Amino acid sequence: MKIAKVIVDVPSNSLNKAFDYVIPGRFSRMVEKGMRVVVPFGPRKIMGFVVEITDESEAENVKEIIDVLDVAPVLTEELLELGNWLADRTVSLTVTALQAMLPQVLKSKYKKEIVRRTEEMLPEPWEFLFQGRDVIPFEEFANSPISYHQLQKAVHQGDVEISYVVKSRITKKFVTMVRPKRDSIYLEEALLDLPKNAKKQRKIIDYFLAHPNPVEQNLLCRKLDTTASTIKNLAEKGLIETFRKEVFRNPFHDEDIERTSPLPLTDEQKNAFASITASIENGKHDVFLLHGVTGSGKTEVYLQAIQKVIEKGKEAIVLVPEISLTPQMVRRFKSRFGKNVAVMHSALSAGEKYDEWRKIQQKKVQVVVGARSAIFAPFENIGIIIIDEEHETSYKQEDQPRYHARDVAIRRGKYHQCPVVLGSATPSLESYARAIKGIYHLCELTKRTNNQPMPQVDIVDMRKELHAGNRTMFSRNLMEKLEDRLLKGEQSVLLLNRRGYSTFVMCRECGHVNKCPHCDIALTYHKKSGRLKCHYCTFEEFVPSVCPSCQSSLIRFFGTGTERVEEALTKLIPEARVLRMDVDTTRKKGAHEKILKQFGEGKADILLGTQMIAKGLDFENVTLVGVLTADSMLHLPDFRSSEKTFQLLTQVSGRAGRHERPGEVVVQTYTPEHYAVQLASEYDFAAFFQQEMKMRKSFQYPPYVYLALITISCENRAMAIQSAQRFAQLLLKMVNEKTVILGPTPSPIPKINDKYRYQCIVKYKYEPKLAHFLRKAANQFEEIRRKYGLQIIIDMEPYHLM
DNA sequence: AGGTGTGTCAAC
DNA sequence: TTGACACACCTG
Repeated sequence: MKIAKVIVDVPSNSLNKAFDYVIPGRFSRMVEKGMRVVVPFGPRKIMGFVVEITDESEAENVKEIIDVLDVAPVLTEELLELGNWLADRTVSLTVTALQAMLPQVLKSKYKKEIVRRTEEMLPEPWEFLFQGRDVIPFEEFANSPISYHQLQKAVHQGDVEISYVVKSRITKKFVTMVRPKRDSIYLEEALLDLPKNAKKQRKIIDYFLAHPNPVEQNLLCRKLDTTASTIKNLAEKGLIETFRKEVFRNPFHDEDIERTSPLPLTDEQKNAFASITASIENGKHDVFLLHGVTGSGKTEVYLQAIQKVIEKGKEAIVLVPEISLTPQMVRRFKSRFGKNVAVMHSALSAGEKYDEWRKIQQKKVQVVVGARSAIFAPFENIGIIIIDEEHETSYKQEDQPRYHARDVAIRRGKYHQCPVVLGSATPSLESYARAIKGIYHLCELTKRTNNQPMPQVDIVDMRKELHAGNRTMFSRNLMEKLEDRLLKGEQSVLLLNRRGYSTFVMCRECGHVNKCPHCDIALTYHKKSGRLKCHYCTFEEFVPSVCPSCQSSLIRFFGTGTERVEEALTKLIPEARVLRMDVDTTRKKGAHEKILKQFGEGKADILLGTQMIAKGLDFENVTLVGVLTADSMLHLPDFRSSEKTFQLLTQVSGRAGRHERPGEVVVQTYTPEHYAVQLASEYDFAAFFQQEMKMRKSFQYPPYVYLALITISCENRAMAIQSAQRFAQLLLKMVNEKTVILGPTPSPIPKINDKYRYQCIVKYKYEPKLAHFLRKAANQFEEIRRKYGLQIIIDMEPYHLM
């Protein structure tokens, strides 16, 4: 008897193992490892992943698989194995890891229904509920006055039955196609029989005599200026026929993208390319760190390396940060590799993502360009993995499984014996340190391909501005330059580094700040709605007219949101056309592209935005970049704040003067002496690296140690503290003596959604079984978790210590 | 007796 | 995580 081992779709600690199911005869030739099946589980029906097929089972009472959801496995052997590894490493559940590797639509939805089991008359409330139907959604019952007990009774009596349905989210797109039904001789004959005035029908038949292949109905109608009804008419005469064909959605409308050929490489590029190619040719797993200044042509090196991989019949995965996955970027890949590219990013609809994923699964493409999750592309013969802007924090997933795409990439690179290329102008300290140690292979691109110098950076000390009587958020230097660009008809980009600087409301009399009653955090002011909102829960309220604490009416709005900057800017330079790009204006699908397109077409003089404008945009006419508050995140309680500031300043400076005209950068700051600001203005990564490494060493932070963050939260504060303490004690007994456990301390945000949060930080150098220890420790809290709703979140190598 | 709320346990 | 079932408690 064939037995399938199945990981069931129930995210629970106690169910984090495979369950055995009999593969009934009718499915014996269909079920394969890596497929999704429907299985009975307790009283319900749920989805599960087949992870193994064996001949026997230890379990008694093995039930049968109810249904098979896939024709081909959705997870390859490699991915199944990768899922286990991922779950282990990130201390997550196996299902969660497996789900993370698949597009959303392959997640099952569950529906509960009530089915009528008898033709006989049911008691009154039931007849009223069913209203002649045989099946009703469970919710209809729940909303009815019938009690649950009555339902149980009805079930026992066999009148009705509760049924559990596993529903698919998959939707496929179809188009109507038209093709001739008879051969051409017959069609010609029919042409004679057509009435004289049937011009349109004649046209269609003429068309098919010339092109007998099937054609899309919409296209045909447009071409011949006819309508579906004419086609229907001919179809009824039996001359042509229509049929439905499934098509992949094409969100890119890329039929007419012009093809580009490889560009000549500079010497530096050639060197990098040669090293990478050697690894491709020899089928060797190496990690390359491609450190290249902005404009040094990293992308061209990627493209040519991918070309090599394609020629060898292998596949390529390219990761880019979500935010720089702009049409510009996509176009670069599509124009080199045409239809051989799948694109995966969050702006696509679920259906579009699924179609792109299937192109990979069905081997219709050899290249995928995508955000973080594209690292799980189901290719089976990978020849190269590229991570562009490898320092970007978006490569770390912030919910379960909390993985880093770089780690997954290296793991897959080893499996496929292929190179992994990490590219950046400002590599993460972790990666650069490894490159220097010789663990990664370092390739440096120090020159821009157009030989333009990097733009000149002016640092403006905003304290001096204030002393000189300038109370606006624009320094005189910046204003002058902005006005100058306006006169010359050139464009400017203004970056507002909003992180840590949200707009909150404070009383000037007593200093009272309005906080969320459920979360220990200041409320953020939203001008549009005139309300104060919490960023962590759904709480919102109107702005008070007097201070709730001292009744003073001197309430002030603090912080500089993009809206406020825009307002101030239009007051100071009313003639400037300003485009604002931030979370608010880009929420709608495609809004991001639209704003960039407008700016590119010269429909605005100034583009004002948050981080998202720092990356990837490349406009010829931009000659000035202004950073309004360079140091706004330097003072956050985050050991990476200097690194992030340096990266941001470097990235944004690279936006100016990418073409013929030289660019200029103005950086406004209250801490001009800070090394991150200074060294970014000099484009001196090496010096920054040295300096920052010293800091990290003296404070014992990564890359000198590894971190793990454990956050324990509970509505019951005492339980939270007590559990956090016990957790730390438990862990301390397991780890080696060099490992340090800090805390528990209250989290930087001590309360979210009425739950008190405490954290422990583990600092360690070598602790190969740490993930295992953490899971073991967390498992000790099962009862408290159930009883008190205690939550334990484990984040290995966290980005945010929040 | 019959309804309602709460806790415990098992799920191939 | 979800549902079934046992049990306690309430109501008429």
